[in-house]
Amino acid sequence: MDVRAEILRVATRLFATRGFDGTSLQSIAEEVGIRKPSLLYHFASKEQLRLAVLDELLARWSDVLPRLLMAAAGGEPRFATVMREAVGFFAEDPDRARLLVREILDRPDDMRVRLDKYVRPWVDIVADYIRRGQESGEVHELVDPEAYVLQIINLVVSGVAAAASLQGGLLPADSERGDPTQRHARELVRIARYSLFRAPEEGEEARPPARRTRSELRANEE
Amino acid sequence: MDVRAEILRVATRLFATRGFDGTSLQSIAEEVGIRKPSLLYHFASKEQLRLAVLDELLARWSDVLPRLLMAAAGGEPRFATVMREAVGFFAEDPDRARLLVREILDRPDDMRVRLDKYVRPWVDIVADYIRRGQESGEVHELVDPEAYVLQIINLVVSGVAAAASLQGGLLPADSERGDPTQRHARELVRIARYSLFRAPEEGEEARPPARRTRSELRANEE
DNA sequence: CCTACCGATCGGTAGG
DNA sequence: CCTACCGATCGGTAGG
Repeated sequence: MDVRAEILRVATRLFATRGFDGTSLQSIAEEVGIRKPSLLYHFASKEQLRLAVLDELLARWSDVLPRLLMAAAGGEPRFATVMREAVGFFAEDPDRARLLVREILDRPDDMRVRLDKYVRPWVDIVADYIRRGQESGEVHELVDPEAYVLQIINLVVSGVAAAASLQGGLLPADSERGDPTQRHARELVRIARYSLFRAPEEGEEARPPARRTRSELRANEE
Repeated sequence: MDVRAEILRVATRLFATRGFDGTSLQSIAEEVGIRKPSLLYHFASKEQLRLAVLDELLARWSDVLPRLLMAAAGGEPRFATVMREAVGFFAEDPDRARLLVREILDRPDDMRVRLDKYVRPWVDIVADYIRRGQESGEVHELVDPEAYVLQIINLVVSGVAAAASLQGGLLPADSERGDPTQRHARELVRIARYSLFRAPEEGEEARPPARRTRSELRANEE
């Protein structure tokens, strides 16, 4: 039906999986079910397609990020929830994370401009909340607010990208701690929290996103 | 003189910068100062060249990692030093980090096997030290040892890769906190430490690492 | 380590 | 949205 949208969908997946240079227009057209020149009717060049894919990605990020980061103003009690949402945003469609990482590697100059425009303002806002937390004593004094936020974003995006590619390969299955993806996500949230707050509320971040059993909690507390 | 080594050097840099698919044998040969068929005399195919580049990378990693991780057994007092060395290993030649990240994205199946062989044993060793730290009360109970180590490795490698590409673009210069690279490195070490130890020794990681770190690195290379 | 050359595939265009 | 086709470049080979 909507061929243009379908092209974008397929291109996003292939760019994320094989990279921009590793993906031919031919292979995209094939999967969409059209010929290459037809694809070039919708997008004037491969470069235009790349930009369209990236724009769509960052547009969604821009929808979600503000709400997410504002919620971070809730301080410690809201923290784990916000973090889990952030991880969820990327984990739900890991191509986003893989594409972001690839673009940073492949087109650093383009990406620096984009990140400066889309991400930086929100980094500053969260950094201010952190500074306020430092004044109130809730947050560790030695936290470097901007650097902290960027490190955590990096941790989330790169973590999801790597996990998507490796499919949690390095973490052995552990019946007590849940599947590898859950373990990674949980530990990520815990690291972010313990490195920020002076007195993190114990046990909170051990809760899996959806359902959770007593035995899982107990396993974590051992 | 040693053409083969020169090819490897150039290829490593170009693969890291433009990616494997984005780098032609022609462009490598040009920079080395030979013709393409001459390059193919040293490496039978582009794929062979890729494997050789990767082998060299992981061989050095294997030299450094063990010593590094064993030092982690020193507990909290040794922690910041070990972390700074790890960051230094990648920061000193960011192509290593960029190449690793690229390979994980481009050849996840190959990399899973390699990481399982080269990295996993050391992850297990450090995880055991962490568990001992948990028993002694030095380390937070809720740390998931394996997941923690993998997240920190991810943080170091991805952080250096991103910083190398973006050239610290998102962090503004701040005369009080030092240059962006230093700020990132310092905050990274702080995050790793505060999320691990129950009572991190305040102030330690705030020390400007300029001269100290470099001389430590040099001492390591001997 | 070179010149000369190969088939395959690339992104893109002409023209309908 | 298609068929037909373009020049450029790709990885790789023959032969010296």
